[in-house]
Amino acid sequence: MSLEQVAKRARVSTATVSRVLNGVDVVKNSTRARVMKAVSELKYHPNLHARSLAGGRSRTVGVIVSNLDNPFFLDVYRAVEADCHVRGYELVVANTHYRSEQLAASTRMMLGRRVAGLAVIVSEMDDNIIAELTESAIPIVFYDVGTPGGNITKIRVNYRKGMERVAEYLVALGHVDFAFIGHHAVLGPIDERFRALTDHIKAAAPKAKMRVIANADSLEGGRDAAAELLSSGSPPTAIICVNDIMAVGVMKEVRERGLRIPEDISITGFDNIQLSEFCYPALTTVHIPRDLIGHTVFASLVPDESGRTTEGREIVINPELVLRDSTGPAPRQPR
Amino acid sequence: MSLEQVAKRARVSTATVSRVLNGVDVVKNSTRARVMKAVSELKYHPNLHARSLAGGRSRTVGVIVSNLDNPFFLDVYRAVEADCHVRGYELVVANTHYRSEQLAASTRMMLGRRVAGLAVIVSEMDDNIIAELTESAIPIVFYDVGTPGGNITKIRVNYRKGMERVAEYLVALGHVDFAFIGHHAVLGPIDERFRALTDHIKAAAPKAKMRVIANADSLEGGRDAAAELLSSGSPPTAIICVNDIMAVGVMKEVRERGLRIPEDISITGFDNIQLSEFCYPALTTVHIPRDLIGHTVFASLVPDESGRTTEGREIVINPELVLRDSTGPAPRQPR
DNA sequence: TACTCCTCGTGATTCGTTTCAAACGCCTGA
DNA sequence: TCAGGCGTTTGAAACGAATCACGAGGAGTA
Repeated sequence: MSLEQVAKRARVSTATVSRVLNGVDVVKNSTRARVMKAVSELKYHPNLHARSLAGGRSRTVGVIVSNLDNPFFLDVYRAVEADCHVRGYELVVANTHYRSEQLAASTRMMLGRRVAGLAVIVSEMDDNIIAELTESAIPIVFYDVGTPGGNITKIRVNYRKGMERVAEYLVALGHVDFAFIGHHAVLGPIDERFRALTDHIKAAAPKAKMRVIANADSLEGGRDAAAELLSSGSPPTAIICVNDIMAVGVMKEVRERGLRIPEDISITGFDNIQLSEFCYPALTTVHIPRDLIGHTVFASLVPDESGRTTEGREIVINPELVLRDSTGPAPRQPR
Repeated sequence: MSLEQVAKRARVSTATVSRVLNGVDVVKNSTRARVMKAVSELKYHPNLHARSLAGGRSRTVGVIVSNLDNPFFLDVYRAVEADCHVRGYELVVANTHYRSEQLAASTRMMLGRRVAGLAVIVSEMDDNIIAELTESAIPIVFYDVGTPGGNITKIRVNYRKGMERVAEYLVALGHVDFAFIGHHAVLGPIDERFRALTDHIKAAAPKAKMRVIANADSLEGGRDAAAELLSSGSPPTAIICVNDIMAVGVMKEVRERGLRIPEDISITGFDNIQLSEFCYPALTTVHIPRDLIGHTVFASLVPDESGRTTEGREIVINPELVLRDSTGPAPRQPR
């Protein structure tokens, strides 16, 4: 089951078999046919480890994400996967479940695998890892952390702008009693979202009230956070969620408690995942173009046909408010 | 950046470095410390390709699925991932997007990677691939296809039973006008679901009407299928969906058209993904234990600590009807 | 002191590929 | 006649790590 067996059977050298398999077209047709025959007779499958060891280069890109269950990450992954497929690259994913120990392990694994490029799209970023990857030779994409330049591309979503849109929209609707529901990964973007929100609300409606609840990044986490929020005192008139998946969980709990959306409570999400359009009521959210992020990741990691890369730059993504049915004017009188 | 560099720096042989890195504890403490120091100074990461080439064995399991976007597959993946993590295995996924050409490519890739075991959980199965994998030496898990025995484990979900429960429940509620919404992967399990459904309904309610619509396996596919169904003639009183993700899409369209669920139309899903509980109204569905499937996959591919495997068996999974709010009695009079 | 038995290290070989430099037989132009 | 070219193929040296079969010391025993 090795090149040598195939070579022996086709009565050629291993070098020739290698050429046939790699499509180097200096091989005579009759020889090629003999080799192909031997390959299929032996059901030979080239050993990819040997191949990338000998070849040096790797045609594999790596992506590390925090939570594949969140469609946000999955969509980014999908876009990268599509590009990889087109250009004949392999893609390997690692899922950290927001655990920074797992992030370290995944990073080691990727480096050990000698990936051609690595995208790290996580919330639990660690300074040591940033430093180590920055010093490495391979193209790297960071999401919302690190310093662009050299081999480092930074993709930054302008969360501040997105959150400001949400805040200004809700304030315009007359809301003054807010709650923010987030998850435990408080670093980086999440934190930025929250700060942008409070800053803006404080400026636009100085008397507004703001509560904060955190739970897991999942449907259940959203539901549980809402349960905690709603069982203590009077409910807010607007709940701003850190992302759509949590918002859908929140809506479930709000409905179950007999509150109407948006008549009693307005709810917003973030990301504009597909589900946000399909849930009930359809969720007002902020669109983040995951496919653009994915394509940008690929373009930064792998040079295009003419050898160009976007490597080393900072790429800013601008979000957009999407109005749907989960938000409305603040209720006139306290319930 | 290779073993040799590390060895030189630590003034030992490569074999010793290898021992230290692999935890073979016949190395003197002082030597080990010297080696570790060199490793971290050089930021050395062992080349995994070289490692698995030299080592022979692979500690990697492969999983091929049809559609990672469908939480059903994602949940199975997650369960396998958890087991891999516990036992120190790596997991590599491939996503075929229901394309059998992609399935062939992914299979080749897995074999080339010399995975320790391979699970193929797809709807677009191909006889050649079944045959080839059956002849291979590595442990294989098939989902609803193939013949158990030897290196082949077959996991079979008793779709027939699940569908019968749905049918008998809806018939008992007085429904006689049904539609089935499925996706394009008509082979294998899907087909079984549909046949079981029609068989049972025909037996229990001979005069019942049954329509069939197919579309993509996604929220949008469900919505579009429902749109097609509802724009032609009078709507059915019950829509049975091949899985939850499509059912959620269907519900969206049904709501938009001003029909009430379940007063005007009952809707059922299949799989019991987490979303089915969080959508509105909560979806009546059939529970399929994805985590059990995932753990079974792992147990069939990798021998446990005492060397036992479930390899070679057929494992039947029994689904269970889960009643929620999307189903109710058939409306008394035609709308 | 001489013996065996361990502990710790070493050198050399192996894994399955890619790829470079060289060689093959044959032909051409000077 | 011979140097050089052509198209095709080959042999052998990498690639980076694991591991086998030893060997050099040191400790323990008689």
